[in-house]
Amino acid sequence: MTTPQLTKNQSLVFDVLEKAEGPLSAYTILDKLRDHGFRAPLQVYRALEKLLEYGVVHRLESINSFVACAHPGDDCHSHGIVAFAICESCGQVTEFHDHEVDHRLMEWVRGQKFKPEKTTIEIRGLCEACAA
Amino acid sequence: MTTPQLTKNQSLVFDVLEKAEGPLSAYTILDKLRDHGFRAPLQVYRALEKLLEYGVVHRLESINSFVACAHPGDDCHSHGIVAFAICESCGQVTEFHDHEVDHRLMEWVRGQKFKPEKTTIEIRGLCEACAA
DNA sequence: TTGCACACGTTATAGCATAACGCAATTGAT
DNA sequence: ATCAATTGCGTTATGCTATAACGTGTGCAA
Repeated sequence: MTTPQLTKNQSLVFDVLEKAEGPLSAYTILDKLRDHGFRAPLQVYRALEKLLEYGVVHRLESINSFVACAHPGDDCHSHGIVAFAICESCGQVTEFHDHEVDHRLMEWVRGQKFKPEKTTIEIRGLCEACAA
Repeated sequence: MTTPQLTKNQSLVFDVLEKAEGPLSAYTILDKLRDHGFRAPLQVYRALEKLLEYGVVHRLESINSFVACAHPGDDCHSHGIVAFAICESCGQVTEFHDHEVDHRLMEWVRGQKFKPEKTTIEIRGLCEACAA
C-alpha cells in the first residue's frame, strides 16, 4: 500500500510520534496536541487508525502505545512481521524483522489451517544502556 | 517454579478460566464470580497476578484477556516462549511453542545486548472452522 | 442536484487497571 | 510466647484506554 497525503490531524499525530524518543499513549499524544486544537481522544484515535492502516505507525499492544515506523519513506508492509524490543526502563523501542521467525510462525499457522491477519511480537526487557 | 497451593480466590479465578472455552477479560471473570462473593476488580487482578507468576495462566496482551495454560499439570515455564493463535471470530486460542523461533529471537536480542524479561507472540486471525 | 464517502468535532459512555487504606491470618526469628 | 514481616483479602476511589453515537462540512462523481 502506498501512503496517501495525510490530513491535518493525521500529520499532527504523526509528527508528534516521529519527534518522540519513544512510544506514546493516545492520551499523551492528545495532551501534546491541545495547543493545536485537539480536545478529544477520538481525534487522536481516528488519526492513529489511518496511520496504522498506512503502515507508518505501529501499535505496541503490550504497553498500549504507538510509535512511528522506523523505516523512513519505506513501505513497512513489505517487511513481513515486525518485532519490537521495548526497554521497560527508558522506553526505547527497537524495531526489527526476521525472515526465519516469520517463516516458522507461518509454517505453524499453515499446519493449523489458521488464517493470520495481524501478528504481534514484542520483547520487553532492558536495553543495553539500562541493563548496565 | 513450582506452583504452591492456591488460595481460595486464586482457585476460583483459575477454575473459571479453565472451564471457559476461550480467553476472558478480568471484568468477565469478576461477573462470573459475583455469586461467590467477588465484588471488586482488584480481587480478580490480584489473583491473576499470582496465577501469571506461577505460570498457570497467560495474559493475551492484544485482547486484554486471560487464559488458563494449555499444559495441565505441566510447568509452563519450561517451554520457553509461548505463542498464541487467537481466532477473532470465535475467540478460540491455541497455544504453541517453537524452539527455532525462540532461538532466533534470543539470538537477535543477544546481538543487541538487550536483556529480555517477557516476550509476547500473538497471531490474530481466523481459525480453520471460522475461515471456512 | 443529488447522493456518497470521508474527515472532523463533541458529548457521553464503556472497558481495563491500579492506588491507597485498613484488617486478618500466617510464618519465622528471637 | 512475642514481635515483626509477609501475604492475602476487602473496600473505595480513581485513573487510563478506547469506542458509540450524533451531527457538521467538504469534495466529487453520477
